[in-house]
Amino acid sequence: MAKGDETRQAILTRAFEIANVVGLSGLSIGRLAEETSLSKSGLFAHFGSKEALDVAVVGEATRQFVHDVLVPALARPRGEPRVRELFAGWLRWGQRPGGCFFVGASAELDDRTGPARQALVQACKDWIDELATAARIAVQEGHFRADLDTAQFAFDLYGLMVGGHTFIRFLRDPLAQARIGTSFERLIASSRATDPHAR
Amino acid sequence: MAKGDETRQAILTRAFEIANVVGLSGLSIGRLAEETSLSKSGLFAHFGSKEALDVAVVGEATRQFVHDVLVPALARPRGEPRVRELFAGWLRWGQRPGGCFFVGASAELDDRTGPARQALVQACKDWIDELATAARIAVQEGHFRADLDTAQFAFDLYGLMVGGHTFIRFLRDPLAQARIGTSFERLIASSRATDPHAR
DNA sequence: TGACAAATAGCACGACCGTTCTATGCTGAT
DNA sequence: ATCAGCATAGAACGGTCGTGCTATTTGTCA
Repeated sequence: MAKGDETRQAILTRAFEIANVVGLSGLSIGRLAEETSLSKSGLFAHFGSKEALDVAVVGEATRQFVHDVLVPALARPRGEPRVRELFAGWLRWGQRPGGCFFVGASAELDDRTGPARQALVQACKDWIDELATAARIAVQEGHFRADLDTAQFAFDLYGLMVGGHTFIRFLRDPLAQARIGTSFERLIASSRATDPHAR
Repeated sequence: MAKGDETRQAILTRAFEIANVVGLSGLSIGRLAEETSLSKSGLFAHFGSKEALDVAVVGEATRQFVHDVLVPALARPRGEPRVRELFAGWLRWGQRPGGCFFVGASAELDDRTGPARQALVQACKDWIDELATAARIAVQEGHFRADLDTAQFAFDLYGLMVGGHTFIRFLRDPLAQARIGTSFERLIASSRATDPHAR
């Protein structure tokens, strides 16, 4: 019982790395078997179908994201510091080879149907909810304006992430990091309680 | 137009429609031949390689985008009205089946190499430049602040487009349109000349 | 240690991929 | 009317895809 789960985890770890670069549809069972030193059929038996593998990869991505980004941020003080760490953590996450898995997979699955898409949508919604919750806490803490629309804040922040991702990974704009930082600070400033009139 | 060019254009029109939904790598020569009532080899002869077909599809997308979005916007009065029309045109463009080709293809090609990527990058950069230019004109017209960072404005606007695209197409958030509108108006408002003394 | 189940391998299948070669039909200029 | 050249078709190639079926090895537990 232990052996099976062990190899399954090893498969998923490698599968996520590959899918992060070439996408879910670019992840083939043949290549994955090769890179994990398994036979195609041996590997296949762990999942039963390519779709189930896709779902498992989304799950693995979510697991790692929670561990690498969410947990560290939740360890920070409530309010603006936590919001900042959520954003900083996502920036780190996006620097891995292939960029942010969720941004890439979102574009890949947006017109598809099935459980893989469903799992991915749920993961993204959860993340956006975390952003909104962090903003709501920042309101409670008095860091952000009381009348801040926290859902709109999460929308703006998520959009900055996705947009910035494009400028970094696709356009490879050397000024992207600076642009992202500027927009982030502007968003934070316009959300602050000590609002010096958002310009 | 010679027969060959006519067929080629018909192929590209259909190829773009398909690629808009399933992506460039999802566009296969076999399916495209079927849907254009041609043989695989007959169609193939028009391009010589799949990569060349990809490049041609990017070109077709660019051509249609210029015709459907850019040209109408450039017909509008200089300044803020033109900026608004650029944005409105892009929103219309993103409503076609499969969403915005460039957003989808950007994510698909971001880690690939070759002329298709190159052509796509150029098209996106040109579009971003158009946004920045429109903002610069709006500054000249006195609609926007004189000290506005127009490149940063283009970054923010493009990010809003990409982010909004995700909320509409992937998350299918029914509030996305409203959120996009809110963010757009906030971006415009923060770019406006607060005092009407700027030439 | 022996029995049983789980894990893995080997092989084959049909489908589709991009690509090449060869043959044929069609068209337009001479 | 002829003939070159372009447009298209047909068949085949090697490759990879996901997926089944059937052994065989490996691990677990009485």
